[in-house]
Amino acid sequence: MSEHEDEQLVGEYPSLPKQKRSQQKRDALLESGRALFIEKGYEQTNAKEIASHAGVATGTFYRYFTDKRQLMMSLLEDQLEKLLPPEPNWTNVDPESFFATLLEQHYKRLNRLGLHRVLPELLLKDSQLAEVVAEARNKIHARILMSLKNAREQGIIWDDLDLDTVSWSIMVLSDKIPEKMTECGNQVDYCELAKVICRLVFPPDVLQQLKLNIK
Amino acid sequence: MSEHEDEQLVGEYPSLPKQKRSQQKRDALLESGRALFIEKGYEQTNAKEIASHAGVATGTFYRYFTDKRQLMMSLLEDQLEKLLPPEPNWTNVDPESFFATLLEQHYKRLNRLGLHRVLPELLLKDSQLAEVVAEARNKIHARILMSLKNAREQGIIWDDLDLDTVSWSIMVLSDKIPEKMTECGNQVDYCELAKVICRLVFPPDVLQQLKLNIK
Amino acid sequence: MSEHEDEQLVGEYPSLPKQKRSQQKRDALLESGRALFIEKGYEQTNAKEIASHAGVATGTFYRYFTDKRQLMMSLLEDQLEKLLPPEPNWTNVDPESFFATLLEQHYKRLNRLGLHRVLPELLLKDSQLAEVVAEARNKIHARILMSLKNAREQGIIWDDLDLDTVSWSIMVLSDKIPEKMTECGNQVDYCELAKVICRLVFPPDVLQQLKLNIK
Amino acid sequence: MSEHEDEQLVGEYPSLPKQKRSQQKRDALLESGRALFIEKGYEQTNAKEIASHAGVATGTFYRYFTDKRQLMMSLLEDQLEKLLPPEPNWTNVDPESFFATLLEQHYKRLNRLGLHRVLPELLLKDSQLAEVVAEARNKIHARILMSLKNAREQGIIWDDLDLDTVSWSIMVLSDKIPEKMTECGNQVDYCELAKVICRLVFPPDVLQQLKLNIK
DNA sequence: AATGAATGAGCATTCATTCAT
DNA sequence: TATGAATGAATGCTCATTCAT
Repeated sequence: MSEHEDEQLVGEYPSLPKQKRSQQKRDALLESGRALFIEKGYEQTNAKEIASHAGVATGTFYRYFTDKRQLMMSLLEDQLEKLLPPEPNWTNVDPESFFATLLEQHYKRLNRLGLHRVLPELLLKDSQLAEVVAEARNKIHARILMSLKNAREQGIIWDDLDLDTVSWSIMVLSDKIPEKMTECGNQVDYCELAKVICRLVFPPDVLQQLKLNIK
Repeated sequence: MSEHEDEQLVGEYPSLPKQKRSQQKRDALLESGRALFIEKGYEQTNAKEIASHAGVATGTFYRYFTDKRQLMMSLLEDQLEKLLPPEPNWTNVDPESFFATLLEQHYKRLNRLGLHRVLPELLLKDSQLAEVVAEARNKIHARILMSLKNAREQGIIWDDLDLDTVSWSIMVLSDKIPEKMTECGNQVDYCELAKVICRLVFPPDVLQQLKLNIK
Repeated sequence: MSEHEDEQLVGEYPSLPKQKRSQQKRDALLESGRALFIEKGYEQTNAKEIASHAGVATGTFYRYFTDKRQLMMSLLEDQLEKLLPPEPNWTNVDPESFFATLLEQHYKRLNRLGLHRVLPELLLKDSQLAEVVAEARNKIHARILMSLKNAREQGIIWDDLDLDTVSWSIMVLSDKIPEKMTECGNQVDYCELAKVICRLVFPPDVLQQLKLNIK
Repeated sequence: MSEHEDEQLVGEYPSLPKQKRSQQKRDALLESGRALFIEKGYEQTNAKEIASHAGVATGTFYRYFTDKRQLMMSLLEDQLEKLLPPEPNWTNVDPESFFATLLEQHYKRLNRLGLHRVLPELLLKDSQLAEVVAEARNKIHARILMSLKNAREQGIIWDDLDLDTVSWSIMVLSDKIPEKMTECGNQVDYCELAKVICRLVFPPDVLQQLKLNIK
């Protein structure tokens, strides 16, 4: 079992590549790593494969990364933040179409990154990574929660639901519904999902009002 | 990488154990497998460890299972069905406390089985398994959906939401919210979560009425 | 670079072999390790070769030893003590023939063990081992020195030489002369070497007297 | 494992460096090689490290040397001869102080070169090198032996010892005593060692006489 | 049936050497 | 000439699986 308590998240590169060509190779390795992790799973992928998929020799992998794990970390660091949702201004938008668009974008982004499919496997054995991911999730959750609090002050959302639970629900529905439905062979209807999420937030009459305000 | 396209789901046991002692060993192996998969992850656990944790020799493992994978399959087969929710009769229960109880039980069951933590890792590389799980999920989904359809005929639920989406939402919220909140260090309040789920289903006034009917 | 500060000299076996066959395999591995270390040098020998020379699979090597290093340590531990010279009683023996016999035995033993040829290489990089060997050498040196001190009290050895230096000289001559001469293609004449060593210890007239006393 | 049976001892330089800069680089590489071989052992040192220690690129190493081995050879060739002891004129010197000085110088030189610490490792696997070293040792031995023979003709040394054995003893004591004593944590007293060596050569009364002759 | 020693293919990693720049 | 990134064969070690006892 490998030990890595004292490493930073991404750590030093074995040697910092300075030339253009180098950066290209590093990128190719990252991209190949991502593709293979998603395709076959983290554990099922090895450094040799990543290298050969990237069109470089095995040894080259180790010039740029100390480890399969470090490559994974680099991938995550780059991209976890990109998942932060934009701050909505509820009075200016049709919440349903706002959410529908947001959901679709979000899921496309998730799919592009793809790493969410390998995360569960990793979180189980890399508690350091688990922390990083938990922190990122908490950040997203906090932003949603704040949004909801503002909305409540404006009196435009249900007043009998616990906002913390609502925001976690929104997160989970955004992340997992498309995943589960796809897994089970169904198509995701982002509009319907948006409606469901809106129902968690807005009483139907308020929602109606908001829609009217825009036009 | 082992090939197993043509195998059945669980396959023949290398020899069908008919005697008590045998059955005990098989059970011990299953239990040890489950414990270790949950504790360390599927990939990180090996047959030798499972055997020694179960107090038998390595070779004995292979008398009862062809494979770590087959043991996993057996674990899943046994237990996926147990997750089917009971058919509720909405006119007889307070939906909120019904859901709260259901959720808590469900999550406790999930935790007892524990395997949901290893599933994502497996689904990625074992499409046969993925199908089994998808089927089980679809079964649960179908039952929830039917419930909702009955309720709609009774006119007691929102009439503008897509029932398919709603039932997926209920499933996902039941499965994932507790997981995510625990991962991120929050306590789950099953009552609040039940209220949120109820809001997806029942208009507040109907819910009020249902509660009154009981008493 | 491997870390092994906290290990004992030989350490735990990966698993203690209890059966006869096992012990035979372990012995075969030790013997093959010794033969190959001597033949090709420590660094030039790898676990796979040792295993195949011993007629077992690579993995079997690792059942009995954690490491090439551990095998080496086992070899040394067994045998360093065997090099302790017997305590001589100068009044009972002809020193020259005593030394001649001793030298020949000693060198044959060294050659049988053979490990002295690989030691210098190891001492350079394994300070823990270096300590063990230094300790063993000091033990031998101490015994020789004590012998000499007794002899000096009996007034039978040169009184103007530093006994510490003399005993180191005896050790070095015993160990290294045969080695160097062989390396350079000369035959060792143990009788002549014994005479030289005796000259370091006994004045010629005393030696004469000692020889007479015996007969 | 590289093959080099058909190479000459040192071989052609990949390109004969004629310019100053080149010679400086070559020297820097030699010096770095020596330093690292001594510090970490021959096997533990690689070309990349030598190059980087010498402040040049990896590839540059291979412009000047075909091999780590060739660099080693160059180091040895340069310096083995330097170990030749001067021809003493016994009638002009105090043998004890002559030897004491000689020993100290010799050991300092050995330490400066340092390579004697890596030699044993190399001799084992490079029989060509072993020959070179054996030849150098034989040369030194021959010179000592000749010295002793002259002295014997002058009747100033023990007449009952085998001169061949004595000269090997002198060599071994000169080379190894300081090494062993240092290894075992003792200080070397060159004067005492000189006295011991003198005892191997000169009868005490002759030595006394030689000392008197000088003053 | 049960055991656990033995197997050897497979993976992560290193490093001597080459070669495009 | 000089560079250092790239190469890929070789090494140490693991582990799923077999099989003699």
